[in-house]
Amino acid sequence: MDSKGLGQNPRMPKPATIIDVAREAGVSIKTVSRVVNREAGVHADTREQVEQVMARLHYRPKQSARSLAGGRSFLIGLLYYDPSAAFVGGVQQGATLRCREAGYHLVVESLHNDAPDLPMQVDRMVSALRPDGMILTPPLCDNPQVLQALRDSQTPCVLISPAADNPAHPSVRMDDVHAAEEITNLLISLGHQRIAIIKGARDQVASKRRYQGYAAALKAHGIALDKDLVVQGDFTFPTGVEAAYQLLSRRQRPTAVFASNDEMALGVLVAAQRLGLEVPGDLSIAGFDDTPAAARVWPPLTTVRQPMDEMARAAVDLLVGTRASDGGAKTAAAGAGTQHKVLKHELIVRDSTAASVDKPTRSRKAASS
Amino acid sequence: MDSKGLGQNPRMPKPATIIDVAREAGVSIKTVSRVVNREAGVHADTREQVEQVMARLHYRPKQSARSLAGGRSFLIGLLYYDPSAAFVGGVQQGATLRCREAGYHLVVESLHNDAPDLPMQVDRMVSALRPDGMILTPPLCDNPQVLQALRDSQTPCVLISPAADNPAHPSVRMDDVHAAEEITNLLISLGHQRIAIIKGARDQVASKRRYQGYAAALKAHGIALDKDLVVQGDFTFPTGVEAAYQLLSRRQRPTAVFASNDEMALGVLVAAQRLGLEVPGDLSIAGFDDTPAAARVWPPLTTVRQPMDEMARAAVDLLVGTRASDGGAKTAAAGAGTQHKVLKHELIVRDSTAASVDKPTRSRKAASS
DNA sequence: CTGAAAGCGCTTACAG
DNA sequence: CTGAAAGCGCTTACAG
Repeated sequence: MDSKGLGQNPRMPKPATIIDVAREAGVSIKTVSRVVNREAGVHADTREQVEQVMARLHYRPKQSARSLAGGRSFLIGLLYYDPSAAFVGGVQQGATLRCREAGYHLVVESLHNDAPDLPMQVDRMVSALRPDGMILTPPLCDNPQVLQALRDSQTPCVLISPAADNPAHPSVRMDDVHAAEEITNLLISLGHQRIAIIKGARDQVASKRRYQGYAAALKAHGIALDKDLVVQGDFTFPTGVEAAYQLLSRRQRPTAVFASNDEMALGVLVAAQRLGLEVPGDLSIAGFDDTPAAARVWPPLTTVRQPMDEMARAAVDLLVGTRASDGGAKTAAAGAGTQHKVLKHELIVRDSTAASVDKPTRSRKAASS
Repeated sequence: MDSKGLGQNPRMPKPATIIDVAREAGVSIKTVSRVVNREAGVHADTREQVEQVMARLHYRPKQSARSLAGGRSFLIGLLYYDPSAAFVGGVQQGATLRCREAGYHLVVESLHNDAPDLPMQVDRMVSALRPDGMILTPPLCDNPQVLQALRDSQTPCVLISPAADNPAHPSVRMDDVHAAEEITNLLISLGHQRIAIIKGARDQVASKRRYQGYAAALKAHGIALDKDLVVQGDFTFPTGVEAAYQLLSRRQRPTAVFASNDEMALGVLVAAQRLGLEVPGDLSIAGFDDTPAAARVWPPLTTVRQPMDEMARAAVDLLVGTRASDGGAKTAAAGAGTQHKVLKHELIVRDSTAASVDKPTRSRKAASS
């Protein structure tokens, strides 16, 4: 009836379907479906039996069929802009791992934040694929056009490190302000008074937030903000070097530098060493990100570990949980209130920071304050 | 008949299906299908008419349905291991762009090259998703278990920069040996005789190939290979610094250093400057990769641009072309012979390399050779 | 605890 | 150049 022969065994065996499993196990396809989906209400023996047959036939439910019939694609989309960013890499890493655990798959799409046809690009992706959810990273997560396109298609999405909490979408982020404050506090507690900061790229909110934390810490300790100790960078190594030269050639050079990320901190380290300054003896340096290199340079860098991995995992959970009917699980985008998770960062103190000796420099005279 | 009412306009309109389009356009769904798939043999007027209706109803064919009925998923998988590698980032970038152009989507999966259940992880991905093809990057593209799992599932795949051409799979790569040879030749042609090399990570074939090219160039010019000028690195910045200190403290220090990648080259630059050496005056430095930083440091680095983007695009084309019936397109994995593409790299000469002056150093005496 | 039926939205042969 | 039918492999209500 439904097959040409029986026990047919061609050269290249077709993958087993749910019907094959049902026939072999002597049950209905519905029961097989229940086993596959781990639904309750299947007799233990039946379940066992079905599972054995599934294993023997090497049965793998076909996503496209599940998707068409069930209305979920088991696909999560990740939209990103800066392909070189270590941040996106970390997020992607966490997301693929969590997706695997949850039986989902991650579809990535690189978009230009300023492309004229951005909305169309987003629409084409979601309308065709119908992913069960989307993860957006900066700066896309703050792009109104992108968010609108996603809303139009009714695709749930979660924002990672958005510029501001968006009432319409759940988000996951760390507390940049607080982290920067902590690291500045650390420097202050080490006796530093002339603490410089190298700011990150102008268009990224993280830059602003870290600067805020820096300023807040100074203020809290009654240290005046010295404009000469604030230099603009753009998160790249070369700007770190440049900024450092600028800072270290001041009459009164800083005794500590807080670089808004590790890459720039490395630049400072390099510049300092070239100028013959000891780190941390003559200059303390702190970074942000805890990149692999931060732990490997000499001296190893004091920095802040961003929980990119955990943020990505939380994002996936928020998305997957939205649809799942797992009992009392909190619905992510429930009307009651959209979730905005703030994950814990970690201050990592290594050897690039030490107590300020503030010894006399070649400039005018010893520090007076 | 097939709908509850007519012209029904609920709050949240369901996406239009092929049936809606067919009805509105007054044609059969088969004709709509033909238009969607750009098949020939549709009257221009009919096509026009259908296209208008599709646009008006904002019709988007549903992938899962296309996939189930047609047997192609419009999904390409990218398997990678090292999430931090700029290489993977570049490949992914090129792949997503090409996929978008071709109407495909990229599903990524991060795997541990030494995970005990690697084959199962691969199998779970391909058996469920049934991607139309897979792209493998090093070191996964050289992992026999991964390749076997893929073969078992009959998923076409293309290898990017494999250790050796695999007769079973098409591949795409650049010529590392030749590129390294060229860059070494450049240094030789500038008059350098004591050219050091900092090798890359031991377990990567690229390290071996670049060293080969270096050795070949020396040999071709009758320059003896000096073991003292060969230092092991691992592609990271810190090992570049370390290797440089080692090299530059030799009695007869090299006048040029070829670092097997830019990150290490930056390390050399930093170390050299710290030791008070002028670059390129006292020391020429060459890298490999053409990372963004390479162009931005001072002096900007002479290096080699790897065509990661093009390799990824070629890989996608190979995969998509395999199934496509686009006229005389060459089938990728045709029995006749598997394609192994070698893409052109580009030697990028900047200011970190210059003619060797080979002036007397503080060591014993001036160079004698 | 288990199953028979209908249907998800397309594409594939086949006809004409 | 166009269409009617069957079917891809599952899940969703609904029954029992």
